[in-house]
Amino acid sequence: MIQAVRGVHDILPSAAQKWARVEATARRVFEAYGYEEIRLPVFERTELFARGIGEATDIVQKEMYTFQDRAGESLTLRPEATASLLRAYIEHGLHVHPKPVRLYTMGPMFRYERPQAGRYRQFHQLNVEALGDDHPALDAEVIALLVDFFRGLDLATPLDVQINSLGDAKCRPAYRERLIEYLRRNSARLCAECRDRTERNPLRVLDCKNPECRPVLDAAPALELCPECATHFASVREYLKQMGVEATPTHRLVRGLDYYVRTTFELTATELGAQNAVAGGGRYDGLIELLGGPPDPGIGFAIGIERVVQLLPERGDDAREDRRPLAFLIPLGDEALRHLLPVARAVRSKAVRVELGYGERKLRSELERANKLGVAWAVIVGETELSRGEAVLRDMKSGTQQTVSLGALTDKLIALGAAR
RNA sequence: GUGAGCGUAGCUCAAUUGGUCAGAGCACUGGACUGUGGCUCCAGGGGUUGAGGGUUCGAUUCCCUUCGCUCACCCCA
Repeated sequence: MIQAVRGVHDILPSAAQKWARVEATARRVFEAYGYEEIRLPVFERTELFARGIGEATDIVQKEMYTFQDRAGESLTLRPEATASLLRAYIEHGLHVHPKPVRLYTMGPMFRYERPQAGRYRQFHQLNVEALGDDHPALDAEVIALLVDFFRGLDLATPLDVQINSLGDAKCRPAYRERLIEYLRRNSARLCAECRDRTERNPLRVLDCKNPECRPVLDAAPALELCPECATHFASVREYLKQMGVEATPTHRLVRGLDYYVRTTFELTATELGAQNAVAGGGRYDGLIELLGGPPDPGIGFAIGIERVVQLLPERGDDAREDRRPLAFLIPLGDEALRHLLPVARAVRSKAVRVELGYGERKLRSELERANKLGVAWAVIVGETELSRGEAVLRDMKSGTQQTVSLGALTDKLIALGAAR
């Protein structure tokens, strides 16, 4: 048996309903905030991700699906969407539009990681990006949008919103040096992983969950924002407060992508297990320029669809109720089938959902099937009916039956469909 | 990349110390009920017990290898 590749999953019809709900909610909320959809390719030149995400990140160093095409060019299945979206923004000159330019996109991402609960090799994200403006109100608005998206899904459990400011090119490098120095001085009291990361990605050390590292990390110097960054962050928080959006400042929140500056934020759900981040994002001023575009700032986030779907309450199958066919057409024999085939087509052309048997099974089995389909009506046409030019219309709920002339059957079904 | 747990029918799971152990329920198909569903009863199809090797008179059970799944580390959505 050929099985699906490790870490990828089929979304079966039962679950697909939930996905559709998530996507519909996203479109509704994102568009209310003025965002427009952009659809992007799932692979790009490898260089785009190497530069856009950062050579030193885990994603670029060990998680990318990279391959050569037949022309020998190095391509990569996208591990995230922001780099692609910015590439398109630059390539098509979208920066000439009134700013901020607001875009959203959704689709599969690929990372070569060991699968576990909530973590897959092909996973799906919803992305929102606002480009060309660095006003703190935009940051607050983006976070509010994210919160409103989840509110729109009416999840059973509340999500935790955390925000932080990472500073910018003016204040972060100095802090980085100070932190490295501190960590080196205390390396004896840190785990091996932290010592390693001190050199590779020092800010991430603050995120270490290892309890033995806690004392050192808790005493670590905090980032001192430059006046501009401090003002910006204070404004973001103030605007959030104005909107009634609660967000917990967490100075340890360091995201895994190199490009973040100033505002970063993350939404987590405790019930998800180890992979509990449902959404995360931040500001990336300077990234567009780094990728060869204009010096436009930007901010955005990604939502993990699989993780959201996992949080979605089981909603009975009311959605399924709506998708039940109106009727099941039961021809008894091929002659009857020839009469019902065009009827089914005509009814379906009016977007009324009906299903059709093929005349080979016994009436009993076909009615059983009608029952399982949950249809309101069964339409029976056998020899008797044919000879009279009629069809039997059976109400599956009450078991009562009436006859309709074959000529009027199509209109009758359409009328019943409209009345539903 | 590291570690742990688990692989029996489409699904959920049984099978005493290794000894008719290859089963049940659900689902599916058919029959009881020549053309009338839901309930009930009966029957049937469907498994190389993940795969390969070993120990044994005998392995679903014990051992090794391998593959897969799951969870955790790591990382992140």
